[in-house]
Amino acid sequence: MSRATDRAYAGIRNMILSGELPAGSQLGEEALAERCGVSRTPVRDALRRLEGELLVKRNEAQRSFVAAWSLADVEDAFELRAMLEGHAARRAAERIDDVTLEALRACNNAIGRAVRADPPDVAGFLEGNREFHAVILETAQSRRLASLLGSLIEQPVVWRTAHHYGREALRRSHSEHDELLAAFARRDGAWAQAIMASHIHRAFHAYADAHHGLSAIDGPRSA
Amino acid sequence: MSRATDRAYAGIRNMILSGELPAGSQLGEEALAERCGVSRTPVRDALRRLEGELLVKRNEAQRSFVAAWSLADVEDAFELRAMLEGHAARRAAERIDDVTLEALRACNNAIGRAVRADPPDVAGFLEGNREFHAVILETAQSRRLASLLGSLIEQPVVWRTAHHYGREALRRSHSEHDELLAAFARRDGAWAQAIMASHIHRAFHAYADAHHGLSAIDGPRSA
DNA sequence: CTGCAGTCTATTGTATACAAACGGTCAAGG
DNA sequence: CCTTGACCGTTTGTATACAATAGACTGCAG
Repeated sequence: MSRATDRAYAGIRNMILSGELPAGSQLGEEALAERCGVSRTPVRDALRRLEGELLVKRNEAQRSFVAAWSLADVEDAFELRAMLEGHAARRAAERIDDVTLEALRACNNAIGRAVRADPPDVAGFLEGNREFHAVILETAQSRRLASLLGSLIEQPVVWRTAHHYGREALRRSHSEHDELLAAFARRDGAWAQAIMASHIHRAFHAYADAHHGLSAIDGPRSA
Repeated sequence: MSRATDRAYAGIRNMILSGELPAGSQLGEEALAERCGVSRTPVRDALRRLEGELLVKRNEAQRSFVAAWSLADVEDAFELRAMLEGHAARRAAERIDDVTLEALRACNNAIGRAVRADPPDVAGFLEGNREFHAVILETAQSRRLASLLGSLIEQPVVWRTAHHYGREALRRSHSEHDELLAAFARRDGAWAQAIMASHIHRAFHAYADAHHGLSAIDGPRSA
């Protein structure tokens, strides 16, 4: 996208994630435009995009609000992600070539280095993790699947989870990726799918554990 | 949505489906605005929506074109639909109450009447079918799932398939719905999921059979 | 003849002004 | 005091004008 639209999108997104705009608060186009330093037009584009990602919801009168995420919503998102990314992993395993496989190995090695650093390099882990999953999604060669997953993997609640991971959880994630690589090397789609689904489900429980009882740390959550 | 945006959306969509705008042709915002009798603003909204549904694709320079659908693309869409609607059916089976179940039965009875009419009432079948699947999706109680499926079930290639169905295929579809109702009555999620997946896969093959060898009937298709 | 560079045009991005619609409030009547 | 209606303010929808950009074309030089 272009500069102003990106600025509006990133700005609004950050305001929501940081809790500056709490769940349920109204998002007036004009107010947002002023805060982002752009006009209403790019703000409208950004709101539509965020609405597609379910970060923003609109009432019947077309007014926009910050969406509230219950624990059930989060579980829902993870469940769908497990299903779709599992499917992506299966397709990837059936289609991957040796060059891509090697690239994935390199990527996971980088993740390994980030995990072993002292203190663990969470930003590096997140970037490597994002890249790893992105390559798999691309290898799955399904534009539709990519489009569907796009609105799920960018979810704040998902990637923020890693900030609550201990070193042990990070290490486990890294080793699950290794197992995934083994499945890819054997071109075993069913295996890859099972590992990926398990990988995502574990991530959900890491999230649930980290947030169970904690409150007001993570902004948009209603229950 | 509001009047102008709806007009632009419906108009562009119809132009694409009718083949008036063939696959690959460029969609200039200004030209579309003039043809729909609205300004560029609602056209832009409509294009973004159609892009989300993958009916329109944009190149790197942000220009919009009518998306080309290969048979592989269609199969891809059906495969994802089978997975997601299967999931929806399972959730619905685990959550459905007697009132909703009865509503679904009534809906499928209406489908049955449309199928038995002479000649078969394809429009009635489509409407009943849409309603049937919509109720299941709603009963699944997953906003995210509904949002993901939204971009798949509205696909032209999907619903147009029924126009090529013979009476026998329509009847089979109706009886698969009956079996689904049985699974719902038993609250058997796994069974419901399996039937639904099978139901969608069969629909894909009906499509593939009807279009194998035929050409230029169905507008946007590249292969 | 080919390659590069500059310009030129077509198209989209952005801003802003105006129109329409929804919600809330205040007042009047029962 | 409650209910109902109309009015006004706030917010979004739509149109249009202007800015920026990508791609094509042309002309010049090697």
